[in-house]
Amino acid sequence: MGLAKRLPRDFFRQSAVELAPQLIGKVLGIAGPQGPISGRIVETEAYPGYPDEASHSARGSTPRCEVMFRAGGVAYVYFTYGCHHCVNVVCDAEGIGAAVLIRALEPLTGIAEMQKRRGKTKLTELCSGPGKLCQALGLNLIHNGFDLRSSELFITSGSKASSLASSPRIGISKNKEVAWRFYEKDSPYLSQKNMTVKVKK
DNA sequence: TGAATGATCACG
DNA sequence: GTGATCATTCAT
Repeated sequence: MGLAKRLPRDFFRQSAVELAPQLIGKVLGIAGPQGPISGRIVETEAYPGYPDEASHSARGSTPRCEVMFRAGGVAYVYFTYGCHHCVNVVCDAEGIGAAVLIRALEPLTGIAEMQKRRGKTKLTELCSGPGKLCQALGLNLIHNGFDLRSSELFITSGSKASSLASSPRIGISKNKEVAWRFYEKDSPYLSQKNMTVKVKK
């Protein structure tokens, strides 16, 4: 694991489709009770906003997605399916409702805490999905709008992606064709839906 | 394959 | 106010 370096503000001010692949290999972390809980990002999805109908921000700002319209560099956390949280990296310029969904992490530090929260021991079951990684890191609505260049919640330089690939985004019903999901192809820590072929009747 | 589980948003 | 939908996960 490389030296943890804070990323420049401009890194987050790129468009979602530009930033999403560049986030692969970076480290997402949060200050935990026994030290930082962190993982290396191995899977992301770009949600650039209008006119992408799959983006929460497609029809303008609402109470839920207001944070997406802020200047890049903060977290957008939302609650969905009555069960799960998902975390995004807000990006692009202020006024543009754009973000990158973090879909999977390779666990790095705070693994015991992750195992406790997830109720699982295998490393591949800790952060292999957007809801799972939020549970492992303890992310919830409190963190919505948090600065990602702080010591509380942070994204730092990690290591280079070994093999970058792209595919359509997972779990959406609109704009399903465009390949705005990015992942490290040979990582064993990808989201489960990626491992099995999607069956839709 | 479908249940869990509740917030969100469009509509009017 | 109502109803459909939901950037998911887990057990069956």
